[in-house]
Amino acid sequence: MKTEFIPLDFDYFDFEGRNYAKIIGRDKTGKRACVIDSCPVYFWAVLKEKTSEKQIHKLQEKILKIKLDLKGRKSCVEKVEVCNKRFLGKEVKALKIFGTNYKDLHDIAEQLGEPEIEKRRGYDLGFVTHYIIEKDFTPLNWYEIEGDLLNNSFEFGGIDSSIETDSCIKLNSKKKIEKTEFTPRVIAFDIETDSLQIGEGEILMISLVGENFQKVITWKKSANFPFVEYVKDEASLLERFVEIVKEQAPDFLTGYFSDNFDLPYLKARADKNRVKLSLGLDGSQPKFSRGIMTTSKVDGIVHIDLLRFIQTAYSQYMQSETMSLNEVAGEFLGDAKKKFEFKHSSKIKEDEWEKYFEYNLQDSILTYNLFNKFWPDLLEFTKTMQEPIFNVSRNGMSANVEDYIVHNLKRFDEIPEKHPTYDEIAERKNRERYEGAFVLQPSPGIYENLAIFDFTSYWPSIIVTYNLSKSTILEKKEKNCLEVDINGKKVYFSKELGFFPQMLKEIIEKRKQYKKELAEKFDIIKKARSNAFKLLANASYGYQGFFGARYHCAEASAATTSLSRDHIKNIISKIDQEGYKTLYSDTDSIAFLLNKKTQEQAKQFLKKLNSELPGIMEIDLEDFYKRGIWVTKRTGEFGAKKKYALIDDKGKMKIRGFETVRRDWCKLARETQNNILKMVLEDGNEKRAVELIKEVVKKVKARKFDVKMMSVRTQLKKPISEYKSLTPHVVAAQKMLERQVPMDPGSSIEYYIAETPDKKKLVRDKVKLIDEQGEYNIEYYLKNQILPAVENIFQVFNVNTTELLEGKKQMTLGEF
DNA sequence: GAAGTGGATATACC
DNA sequence: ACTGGTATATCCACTTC
Repeated sequence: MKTEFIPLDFDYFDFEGRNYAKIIGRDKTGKRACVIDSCPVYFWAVLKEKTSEKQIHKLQEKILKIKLDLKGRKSCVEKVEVCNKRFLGKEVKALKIFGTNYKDLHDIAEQLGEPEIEKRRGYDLGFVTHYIIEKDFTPLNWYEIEGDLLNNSFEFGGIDSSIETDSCIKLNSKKKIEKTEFTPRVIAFDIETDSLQIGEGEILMISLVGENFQKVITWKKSANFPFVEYVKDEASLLERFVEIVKEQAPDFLTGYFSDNFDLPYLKARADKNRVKLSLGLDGSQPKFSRGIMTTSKVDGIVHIDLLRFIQTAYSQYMQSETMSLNEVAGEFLGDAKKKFEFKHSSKIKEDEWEKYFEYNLQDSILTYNLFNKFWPDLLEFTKTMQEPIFNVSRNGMSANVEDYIVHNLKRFDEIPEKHPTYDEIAERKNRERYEGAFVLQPSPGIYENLAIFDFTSYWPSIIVTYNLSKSTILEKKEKNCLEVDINGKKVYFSKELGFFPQMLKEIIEKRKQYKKELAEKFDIIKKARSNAFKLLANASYGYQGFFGARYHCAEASAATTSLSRDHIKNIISKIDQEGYKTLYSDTDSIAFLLNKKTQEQAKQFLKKLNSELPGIMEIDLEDFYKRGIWVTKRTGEFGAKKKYALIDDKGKMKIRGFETVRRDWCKLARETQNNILKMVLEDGNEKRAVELIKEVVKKVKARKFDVKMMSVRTQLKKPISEYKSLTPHVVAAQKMLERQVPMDPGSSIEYYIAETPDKKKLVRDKVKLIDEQGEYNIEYYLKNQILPAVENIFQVFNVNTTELLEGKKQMTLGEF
């Protein structure tokens, strides 16, 4: 039979000792289909340079005899081919060793201790990745496929009857086609429970939302609401949930924090109630991976935890201070979560149930809308990395970079490098830290007429221009190579473009092209693709420095930063020589005074600078600014780095590093500082700001502010038990635990510093949770929040804040 | 017991 | 363990006098 098919979920199974890919997707009629396929499995033995033909032949014979009987499976080497390949850029002779089962390749590789064999590679990709590469059958692209329809057949142990798809096809051939239309069927879900600890409480209700479908199932309260369905008990609730998912037959099941909360909770309650949560198309229950981060997998239906994806792809560009569904939806959908102040449990008043149902439904609606909002990104990320969307949606950026590399090696005829072993990781982590970027110490003050230049894609442009990577580093100096001094030690890189810099170059070029096309005509898919390439480029430098990377190369990272320091210092001196005055610089950007020169002159000067840069390196005009302020560090007289505020002609501010942008300061301190920066930057003097701070202090003393303005939010970075020092936020976390609220790494805690009857000295002794009765500690908020936030700003104008507020002396002598 | 200092901790910048 | 290094600032924990 022939049809069109889009692969969504990739899995595999073993049958008679061999591996078969099991791919779930949709056909052209929108029906769910399962495609079964196989591919040769093999790994590589890279041979030493001087191995003779005779030795190779002998080796082949010997390897062909390898047989294994492990884990109840008979496996053997089925074929050995001699190939000319590349490994880390070098031409090599390698044996392509075919086995029976992918999972046995590692064991076969371990038996190859022959001296002629330099390295064994390509057995650690996992069957699914290997299959995608081998067959070039990539996720979320349309294919024209031809195969045998399995209908009540005995092939593969009767898999077609055990899997709930409309068809099951044994693949014979496939061809990629130019078709993009695909609207995924999505069900978003959310649960409400009595306790926040997994499985500890009862599940009170579950909401499900799809296209033209909204429902809340509950067993707690029979009610007459149009979207609420009542069932008799918790077990029925779980069974009904499974039933609805089956009826709706979604491609994607999506939740928010559902990897770590909703699905594990559902499974735990199903176990307790002795019912099966058979969500999988093969009838299986969700499977959970162990590790720091739980991942929850449902067979055949792709479970997407949107929080995980948003965190890696978007959090660095977000304004939201927490990753709560409420805030994230607010930012991306402009849609705030319904606000309910009641406790999330069954212990609520009779008339509050309706609100609770609405609330539960609303969470699924938001999740559903967020999924659609991020669908273009999920799609393009997946197509770019060429790994299953289940993985891509959970990957960090280093894994994304690695997936991109691994799926693009074929073009370079490269044998994949292996994943580092446990010992190698330990060794890499132990290495000395290499020197990073250059940051110029600013002189505190307020300045007028500024410009900022910055290098575009600084790290990647250096890696590409200078060809820095694991595959281009040289063991010793060669003719016409690059020499970089790293802390007195010389490192050399070849000038023959390596595959990693080459890939990176393509990524940057593609990104540039999409950006240009986007400027001409907006296209949501192109925008997502451009973003995927941007993130890939940005993460490439960190990837090479990352200890867990297959293509880790600390020397390349150290060379990248070393060259970055040379370049930025060089540009700074050119700027100053030209008659401008550099004020500040951090990594890839330079802020300087125009002095008497015009903006047009600066633009012309930029062109000149660019003409002198090597390779793909480029400087851009970030913007012009009317005014800017740099302050001193709180300890010492020097200008603080990474802390400044700017304002442009339109009154738009750019604030970096100040408490205003720090989540771990109270709202009042942040807002006050923000207002003061605004006044000072708008006016060029401190007069209005002085009046404001006096007013704020007066109001703090008179307790005019709500305690909400005083709350401090801090994140827990590790399990509470691992903290060596008992800081205020740890004390707050302990208080949360007493309330049975789980406190895991990543949880954030909101607390304030309260007045205490006895004269306790430590801040932590005054910690109260945000909803705890009490009054804010006036002295603490003045001395430790408000004043520290504004002191350095006033100091620029020679105003001593302490004296100002104690009313002793308003101005220091310097003022006159 | 106050004062000074280094370590632990969180968060931001690029 | 799940990208890198640079930097500021707070509060605790400890030492010193």
